[in-house]
Amino acid sequence: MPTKMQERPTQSAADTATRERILLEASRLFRHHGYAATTLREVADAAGIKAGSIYYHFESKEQILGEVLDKGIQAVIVAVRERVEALPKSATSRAKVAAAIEGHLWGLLHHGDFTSANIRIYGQIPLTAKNRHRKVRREYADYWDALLDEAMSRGELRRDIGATIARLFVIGALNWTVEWYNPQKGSFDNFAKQITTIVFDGTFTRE
Amino acid sequence: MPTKMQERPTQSAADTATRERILLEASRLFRHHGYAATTLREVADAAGIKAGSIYYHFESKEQILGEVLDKGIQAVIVAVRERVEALPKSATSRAKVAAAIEGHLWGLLHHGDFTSANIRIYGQIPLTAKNRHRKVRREYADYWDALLDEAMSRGELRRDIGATIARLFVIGALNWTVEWYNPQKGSFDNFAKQITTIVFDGTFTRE
DNA sequence: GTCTATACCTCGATAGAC
DNA sequence: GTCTATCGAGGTATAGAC
Repeated sequence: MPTKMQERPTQSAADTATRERILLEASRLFRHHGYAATTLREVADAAGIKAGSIYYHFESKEQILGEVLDKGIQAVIVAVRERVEALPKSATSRAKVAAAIEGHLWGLLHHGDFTSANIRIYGQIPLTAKNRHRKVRREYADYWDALLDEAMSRGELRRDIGATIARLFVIGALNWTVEWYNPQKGSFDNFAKQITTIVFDGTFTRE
Repeated sequence: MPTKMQERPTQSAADTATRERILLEASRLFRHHGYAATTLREVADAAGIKAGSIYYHFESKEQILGEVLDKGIQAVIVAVRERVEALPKSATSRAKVAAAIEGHLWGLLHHGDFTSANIRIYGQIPLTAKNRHRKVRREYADYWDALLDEAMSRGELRRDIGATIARLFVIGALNWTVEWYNPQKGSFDNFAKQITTIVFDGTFTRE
């Protein structure tokens, strides 16, 4: 899916490449230094152009931020829906949530800087940018709530904890993996499997 | 415990009050806008003084950052040690880890901006500041590793997940609660209890 | 499309009056 | 101990040549 092209109907491949490179480097710098601390001079430098040239592709720094955030959350949403919807409707909640966990982790950990930047800087960006992304975040949370509510009503989710607290805890824990996941220490599949085990059954043997 | 007083042997109460107010407001602003995005003019404004006056109390912006980070992590470390060391050495690992979880959450959630700022901005601060805090963070991680290694050797920790991955997942999940914990939705004790249940036994009923 | 040059602003930090 | 005033550096964004 191409990014919004408003004015130019015929955009050359080179244009798009530069535009994407700017977004890629911006996400990397936002992730590691924060939004405000990242200068457009740094972004331009990393993308191999001069600062002024950025404004041919973007209207402002905040527009770059907006597209970086979009790419991050869309990567996760797409990966989750894909896996959950591949299951038959009759699948157990355990299977559906396992698919959602694997999708969430995959989306997070395979679009590195876009997703990590999203998680790290969301609490710190200008209010105008936040408001623009509140809706899609709310929808994603609702999607999880529906999954967990179903699990609850089927008696698969423990009844001594709330569905909301479970959702917040689980998504939070998954999100934080971007801070410590190391792909060199074992395969992604094994990683996702261990995380799923912890989420479902905990870390301790039952008393 | 008073903060470091280097030059002045007799520091008035008013001095200390202003100094603390600067740190308090700085932590709040760092948390919500990030370190780089927060200006000393904003901090001074919030503390009820003028920007130039900050330099009577601190040498630089980075020194303020250092003290904010210190306060955050120390609050957590003290709360955890207190609770764990109050238990008899013979206590089960489950009891010890439960105490550590409650302490970690307590430290996090009752020193609001200092701990939240620490968690949020640590990945984005200048390298010099990071290096100064790496040691104490490492020591805290080692403390948890020792707790979990003991649990593993006693057969209380599940053997199909690694102790390191368990530690990273659990601490990460706990840290993220600062982003969503709402003290108006139930007591802290009940909250800590639910989190502990999830960490120990998971969110789903066993198959 | 990318460049150079630069306008205008705000930053952290300092100097010296009070 | 806090103020006012200000320095030099570096920020986003713009204008116009190429």
